[in-house]
Amino acid sequence: MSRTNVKKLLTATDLVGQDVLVKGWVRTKRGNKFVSFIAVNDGSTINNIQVVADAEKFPEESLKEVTTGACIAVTGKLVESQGKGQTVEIQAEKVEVLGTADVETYPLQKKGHSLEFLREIAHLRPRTNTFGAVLRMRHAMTFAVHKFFNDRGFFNVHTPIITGSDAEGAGQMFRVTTLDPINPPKTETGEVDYSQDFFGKNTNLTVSGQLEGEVAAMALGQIYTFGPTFRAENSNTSRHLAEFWMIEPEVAFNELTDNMDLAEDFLQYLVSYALENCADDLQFLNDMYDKELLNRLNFVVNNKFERVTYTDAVEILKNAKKAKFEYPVEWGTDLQSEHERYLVEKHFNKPVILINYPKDIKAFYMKLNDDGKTVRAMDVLFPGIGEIIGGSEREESYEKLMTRVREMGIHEEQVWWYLELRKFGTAPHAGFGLGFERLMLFVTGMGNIRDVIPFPRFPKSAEF
RNA sequence: UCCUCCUUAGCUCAGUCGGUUAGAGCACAUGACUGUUAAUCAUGGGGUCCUUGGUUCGAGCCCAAGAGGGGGAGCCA
Repeated sequence: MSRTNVKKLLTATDLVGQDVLVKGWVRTKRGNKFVSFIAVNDGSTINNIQVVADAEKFPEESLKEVTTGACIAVTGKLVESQGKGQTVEIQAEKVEVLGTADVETYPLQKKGHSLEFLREIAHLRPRTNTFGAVLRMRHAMTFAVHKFFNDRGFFNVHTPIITGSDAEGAGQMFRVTTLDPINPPKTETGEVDYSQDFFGKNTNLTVSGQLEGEVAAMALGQIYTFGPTFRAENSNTSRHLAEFWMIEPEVAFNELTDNMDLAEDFLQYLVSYALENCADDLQFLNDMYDKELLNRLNFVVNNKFERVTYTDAVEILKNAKKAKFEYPVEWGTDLQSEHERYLVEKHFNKPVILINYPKDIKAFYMKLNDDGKTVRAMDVLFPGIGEIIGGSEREESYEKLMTRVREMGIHEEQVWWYLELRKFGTAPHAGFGLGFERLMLFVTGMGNIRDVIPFPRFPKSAEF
């Protein structure tokens, strides 16, 4: 007999009355001298199938190894449940223990685990309801990202993970080298001689696929990347990882407004997809962690984002007499977390897209506005998350871009190929980066980014 | 990296003013119960009070340093 997964058993009414085989892990066993109830989960859904084992066929001794965490295979008839709480259950004929789990040492119990504790057993936490829900939703969001772009004629581009440019200035990088760390080759001036390294130059893990993404957009028109990103920042927060996944669309001929439209459509699509396809998992997360989760997701889907210029936002914050800010608000400085939170959670009470930031606090490649002071940047701010998207219209003028490169001390020789895009058939274009785990935070209602990725990487932590 | 809080049973936590034998719930074991729903009830076993050093007649509790963790901030996605 072939295996039927729990999700199908719970929904396929045509299987009632038939013999079925289910394989999965025991969540709980309870009962009395006459009957045992075993809740089995195989990961196909957050819900368990109840296996009923009558003592006539299964004396207590025979079920001794059927403990929380054990892996079992059960054959029996799928029947309508006599008890309340489930519609169907399996009347067991045969229970085989595929893998035992010693009750004294198996760390997961029926209840009461903190997320902090589960982080220490990342190899077992996918077996919990919470992480099962999160990981199923992570898959659903991955799929939805590809579907959104594919349906709109975007092409997925694989940008390199090892890069030779550190020009983007997006943060500290992880060095990639095969040189002997104890005794590396040296130049005549005593510095490490990277010309003898594997790539013949100093290389690092990528901090962004954007520059290469622009190369592809200048040929394929509209592209997106979806890959791992690495930042060696010593960030210890619930919103940062050293290894995370980023989605970066880049579109030829798009201007700032098109960019905002795309970002807003994209986010609303992803949230709708979650609401439509992850109902059981979302309901669990809503009940267990965040009673406002479903309301918040529905709100984001059904309301336009507020679009405000940086200059107007500064005015709003300066006029916010009631709010006491730890840091002063001044035109020309970057907004602090408290300022962003005020705008999103107090003033507008909805997602906000901030645009036209001062050029001095943004990256060199952003398009200069006619005022000469601001650039066509855009940050999408979400409640509880802060910045979920950062993007801009790109500077397409070779002269203006070179001016910015020199002003900001960018290493020209490392990005010559990027600069040449403006020499040969330049075009207006725009794009943005979405932090995938930040999206996951929003859509699951989880509070810590380390709990929305299976194996988090952060300072002093690369176990598992 | 900075600020702040925390670290006591397998897990979650209480522990009064520094005082003699460190507690609870859950988990686990044993028993009871004819359909349970994070089953329930009874009984029982279970401790490097994070580590090191100090103060004290006496430290889970006070002091110092270190380690680990949470929350906030910076950096950003």
